[in-house]
Amino acid sequence: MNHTVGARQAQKQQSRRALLDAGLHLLADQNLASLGVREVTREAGLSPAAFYRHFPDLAALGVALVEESLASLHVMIRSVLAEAGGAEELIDRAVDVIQRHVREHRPHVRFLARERHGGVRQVREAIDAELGRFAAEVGSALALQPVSRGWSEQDLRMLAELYVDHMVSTASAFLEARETDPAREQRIAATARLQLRLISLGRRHWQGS
Amino acid sequence: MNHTVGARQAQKQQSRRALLDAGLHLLADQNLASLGVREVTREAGLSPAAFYRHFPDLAALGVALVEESLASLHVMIRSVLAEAGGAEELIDRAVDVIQRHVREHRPHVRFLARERHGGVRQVREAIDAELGRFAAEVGSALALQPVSRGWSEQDLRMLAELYVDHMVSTASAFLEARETDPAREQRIAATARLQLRLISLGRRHWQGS
DNA sequence: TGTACATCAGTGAACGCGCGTTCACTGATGTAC
DNA sequence: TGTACATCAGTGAACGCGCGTTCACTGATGTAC
Repeated sequence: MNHTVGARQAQKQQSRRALLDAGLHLLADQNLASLGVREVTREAGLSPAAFYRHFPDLAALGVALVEESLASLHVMIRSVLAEAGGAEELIDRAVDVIQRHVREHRPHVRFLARERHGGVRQVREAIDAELGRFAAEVGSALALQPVSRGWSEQDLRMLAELYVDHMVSTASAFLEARETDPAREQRIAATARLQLRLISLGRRHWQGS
Repeated sequence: MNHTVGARQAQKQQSRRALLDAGLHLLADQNLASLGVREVTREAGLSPAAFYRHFPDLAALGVALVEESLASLHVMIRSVLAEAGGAEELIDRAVDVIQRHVREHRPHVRFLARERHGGVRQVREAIDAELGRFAAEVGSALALQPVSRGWSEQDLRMLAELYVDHMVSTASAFLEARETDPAREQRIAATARLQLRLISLGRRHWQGS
């Protein structure tokens, strides 16, 4: 119950950070399942045994990375949902925010894309659960908009999931684009905007299910 | 240039098949990047050295699996595109076909989902290239439908990509559902149908970009 | 403030193990005559 | 059809290597008095 952060605590935090950063860096080119304890500690500048002072195994490090990655994603989504304005501006803003997020948190986004269907169950489930919570949050935000008058719970939920899935697809596309052909980014952004516009149209003409 | 398949050729094919099946089976629980040569040959009932008579390394086996997986997916997509009927019937049929495909080719679908953003570049690129070709094919099919009169190339392409991305998301959801909670399948199918209906609505009211 | 003891993050050596890859080989299948 | 030679998929042993994990330890930091 000691909340003061002494020199010891601070140093431990620093080592933990070094392990997380080393992991994130190495996961740019491989899966969590093929990552090694020695590999991570080597990159972090620690002895292999030091790893066990922080995590019981690599899956635990993975779960910690999921939490980090989704925290920043959460902030991003909130900032889009909080916006006011016409449909067009909202769409432009949303795509911009996704693009910027991928640029600024590339390692985290890549980690999520890679491990969402990866070989480590614990991590997969953590990501899926959190994306589900995002969809719920998006659903609540949608419910407040005038366009959604008369929409059932189910309809709101399916629209929210459509938006979240679209966001994930778009983020993945941005990720791949920057690695293979940076010029493709603008084309992807344009496509995403058109798609959101079409969904927005469908939404305006929706009669309920 | 000898096209006759002697006993020797037949046996070699059988071993190759055994390696591919062993790989696919093992990839249910792990990534390609963490798969081992010895692991695969053990599962296939061959000596470790035998592997090298068929593939230079595991990435090559992965690429072979991509080709297989996408071939069956291609057949599926064509069967949906070839259908005639009203929008509602097409939607029901498309979701049914996806659901059945995931049931019948679970290992292949899981492999694609897992390796699409996985740690093996060769495999990642093979999958992405093929999904791009699918989008092109879907685009051509959409162009023939009366609803698409007056649509630009770019608009058709973005709609095709939206459909392909939606198919991928839906297939992933089915995959996860069967593993954690089989009853969820029906909910996912219902959601997918609603989403396609909404997209279809947006499509009918599209004015061009 | 000073001292004596407790804590615990990080170390370095050690272990046994399974890995990828190579090699010379075997023996069934294929082929030339 | 029979025979002698060629091919080559699959074998089993061998290699050196890096792995995950454990252990008793060290020494800086923290704490009680």
